[in-house]
Amino acid sequence: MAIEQHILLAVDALVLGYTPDSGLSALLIKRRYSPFEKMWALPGGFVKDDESLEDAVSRELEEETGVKIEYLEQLYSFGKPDRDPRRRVVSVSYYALVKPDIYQLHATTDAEDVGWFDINKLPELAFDHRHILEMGLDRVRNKMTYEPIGFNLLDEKFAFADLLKLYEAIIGDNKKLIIDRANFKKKLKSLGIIEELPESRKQPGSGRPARLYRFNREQYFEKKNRGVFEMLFPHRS
Amino acid sequence: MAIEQHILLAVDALVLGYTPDSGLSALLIKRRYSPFEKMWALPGGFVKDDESLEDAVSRELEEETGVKIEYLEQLYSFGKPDRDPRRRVVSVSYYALVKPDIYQLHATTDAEDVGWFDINKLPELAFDHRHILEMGLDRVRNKMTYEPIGFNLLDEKFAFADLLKLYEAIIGDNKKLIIDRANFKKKLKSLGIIEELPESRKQPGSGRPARLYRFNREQYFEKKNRGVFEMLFPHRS
DNA sequence: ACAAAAGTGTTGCCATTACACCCATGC
DNA sequence: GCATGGGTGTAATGGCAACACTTTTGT
Repeated sequence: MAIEQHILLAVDALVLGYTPDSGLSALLIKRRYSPFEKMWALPGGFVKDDESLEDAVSRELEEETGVKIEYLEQLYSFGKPDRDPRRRVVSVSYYALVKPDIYQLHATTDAEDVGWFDINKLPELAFDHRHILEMGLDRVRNKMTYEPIGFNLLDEKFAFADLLKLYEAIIGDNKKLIIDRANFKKKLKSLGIIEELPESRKQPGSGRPARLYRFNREQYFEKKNRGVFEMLFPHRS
Repeated sequence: MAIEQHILLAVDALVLGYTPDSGLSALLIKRRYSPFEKMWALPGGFVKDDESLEDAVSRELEEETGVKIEYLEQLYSFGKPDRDPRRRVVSVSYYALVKPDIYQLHATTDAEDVGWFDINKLPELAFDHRHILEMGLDRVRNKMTYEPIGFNLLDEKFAFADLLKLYEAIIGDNKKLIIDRANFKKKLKSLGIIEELPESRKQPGSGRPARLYRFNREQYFEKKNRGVFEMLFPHRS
């Protein structure tokens, strides 16, 4: 196979975090080396000759940020010839949605610093990473409207209000999304993927204690495998 | 940038064709060289150092098959270390849906032969191309349920029955999909992306002549840009 | 007693479904 | 006249949006 090709293959990871207090955030690293030295960017790096793309993202992500994620979903591949000023680099991007607070950030190798950035207060990003990020956000928002994802972003036991808040934070594109509490609850309950617990949770201030629920993974995957979920929210005309 | 990487980057094209008579088919080439010599495979090849991924697929597709398609949509990137027996090759796959009969097939370079294969009578495929194909089919089928694609597969002027047949051919997974003629028409009409023409078309045998329609691309893209289309078909419980 | 937050029920609307019936043509 | 395929109408259903009302807590 006499192929003369000078293209490098990289992977980038878009890790989105959610907390009830701060909403959506993205995990970024501050680049130690040129190009885009000292600029913020998505964690990522070059694929090794004998590792899969998935292994590569996971490895680079952990190396640069200390965040260890087993499963990232492929987002898109970016290959414009000039997306890296040095030479030709094609990048396969992956994304994941996680709870930021369970990770200990730790900048190493190519990263001079690491941090979570509020999705609405992002710094300028290196390469075409801004583009990747937008695409990932779109994907997540879209996915959320037809498939109940994001249960791993809540505590094991959660109240309906928590779930509602999560949806509003991710989908809410500034313009606040109006989801009716009552209807939201009915819909989610009817899906049969959440279990009611015998406990309640006291409210911070005043107010009736909220019933706690738990996500049922078995039923979720069973449902998912035999046919797609219905739309979670109706379409507006 | 002292990177020692020995990964080759390729692109593969999944071109699906539709004719009223034969239904869905896939465009395949017969490999001239090892590995998988004389086996059928998706058209594709290595990306050149200075061309975009999109240019690469289009070029390789035309070189190997004579089929010239301006726009292919990215499907997925495949990067398992052993997907090519010779050495490490990562492939970015693209797909498109076309009318087969407008193309003149012409096998050249790496292809010893080219042809359209009925989607239900496919030969064994080289590499992981079977997997790519399945994934592409899923994507197309899924997309079709929430977005009216496939108008370019029909003649400029078409009858509703043609459209219905198209949907049944693509979505119909053996188990026949029951779409009510009347309801299908109402739904499509209500989308406002098709125009009624003053003409009719005689039936091959007997039967009332069918009204002809035309797809309105402007209205389609306008609608598409501001908000997603509604689901074309309801979900079954 | 009142505010705050959660839980529950009800009503009307509208999209979808299923089905029936009518029209135009070839034989 | 009948078979074939296209066109149109309608009643019944069911899901959903909207909104009101009730319950439980803290102050």
